[in-house]
Amino acid sequence: MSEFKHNIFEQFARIGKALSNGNRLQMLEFLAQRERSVEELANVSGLSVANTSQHLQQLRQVGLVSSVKRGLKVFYRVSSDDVIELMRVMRCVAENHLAEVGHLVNTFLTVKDELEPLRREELMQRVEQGLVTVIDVRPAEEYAAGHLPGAVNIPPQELEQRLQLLDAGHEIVAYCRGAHCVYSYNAVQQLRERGFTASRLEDGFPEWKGAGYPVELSA
Amino acid sequence: MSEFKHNIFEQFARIGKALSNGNRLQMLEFLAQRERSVEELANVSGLSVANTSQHLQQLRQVGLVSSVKRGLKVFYRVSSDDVIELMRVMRCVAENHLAEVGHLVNTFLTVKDELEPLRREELMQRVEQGLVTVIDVRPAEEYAAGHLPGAVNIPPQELEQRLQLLDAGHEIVAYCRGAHCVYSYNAVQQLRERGFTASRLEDGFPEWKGAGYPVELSA
DNA sequence: AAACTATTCAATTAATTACTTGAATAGTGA
DNA sequence: TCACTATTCAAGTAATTAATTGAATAGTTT
Repeated sequence: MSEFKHNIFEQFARIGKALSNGNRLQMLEFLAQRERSVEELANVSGLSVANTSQHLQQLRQVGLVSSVKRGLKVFYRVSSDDVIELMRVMRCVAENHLAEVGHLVNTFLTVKDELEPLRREELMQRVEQGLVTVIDVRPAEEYAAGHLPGAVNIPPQELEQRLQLLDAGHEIVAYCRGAHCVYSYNAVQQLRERGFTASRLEDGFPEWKGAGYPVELSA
Repeated sequence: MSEFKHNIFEQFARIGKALSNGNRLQMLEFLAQRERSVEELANVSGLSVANTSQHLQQLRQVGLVSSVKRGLKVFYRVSSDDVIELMRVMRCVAENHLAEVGHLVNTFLTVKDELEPLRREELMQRVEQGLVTVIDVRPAEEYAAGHLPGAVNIPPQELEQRLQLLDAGHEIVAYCRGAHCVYSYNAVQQLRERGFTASRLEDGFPEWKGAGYPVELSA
């Protein structure tokens, strides 16, 4: 019994260990979007390919990610939505309990509260009523791999030049990769500076998908 | 930006680090019940007091637990319900993704499925309709610190002698500390052997409380 | 088959973590 | 005040983890 307990907590701890490294968490967050090759992951994390590979194997050993080899490349993906849920809860706990996180979020992403994020259900309603234009500010490839129904893809660098195409009467809601991705914050600021009514979606695409909301794919 | 990302993921990783040790997880699960002194925690974990104290300080540094000194003793407690939610999700991920955990749970707690755990909402309904007798199979002190409304406290070692006092017509639902606490499994088996209709509540008291369901205190 | 690419493996080093031991601190009761 | 208790602190050792390097593997292209 005590032996059992010991063992089972050791097993749970393996999940914690996998989540105990910033680089692995960044990779997971990146993978939450869609599958990625080792090279892509090495690029975002800034680690060597060999090192990245080893981190990925640690994540795979505890079942948080899985991999497929296609041609020369090996693609990793988050193994299921409950992993995304786990990261969401972890982020939530971090925000509530780690003074440093709130501080980072607040100082870096300008005043967070000012940007009033929109809740998912609320967005769904407003979209159904045709009240808002939803923009996806992620790179085109991520958009292609899945996006919110009816969302228009406007990667950050294109926002400036596509501003006049947006309906100034409509409220605009922007979203990006996740709660801590700066794209949507920047987009909202940019839009507000031009007089648009704009806000952010709470969290980002992975959380939307993870919560079971509808997802649209590009042709 | 990249600097920000790095920092924020490092911060999240601190939560993961705190959860990366089996002893700390066991302590957290134990604390999920109610506050405990360092000595009590050292006893359940089987570690030295000094070592236990150090683990607790790690948990406190990331805000997962807080402590109060009362007289000679220092009592630790889980700092809020979202920590319990975090552990629940972690356990869930572990069960879904770590073959070892499912195996341990299944082999140790006899055939898990056979015991059909009852969902919390379902239990609430049946209690309201007066259909079930709820028994709390934790030690008396844990029961005193909070239990399900109307639950009767029958510590494991007393079950045998108090069997005849239970209404054989009523369905009996047992619960204990949590999803991986063996008390309720044992109680249900014991009850079924005597011809009672018995089942377990899914999870345990901490999860019940964490989900915002009503809790009763002893006088 | 030979050259090439993406990834993994294996060996090494540096840094971090777990645990032990014994001393220090703060509060209690005689 | 003195002895006592519960906890924390500080220093040291053993074990684990992260990152680096270069070689090995599997699949592709020529």
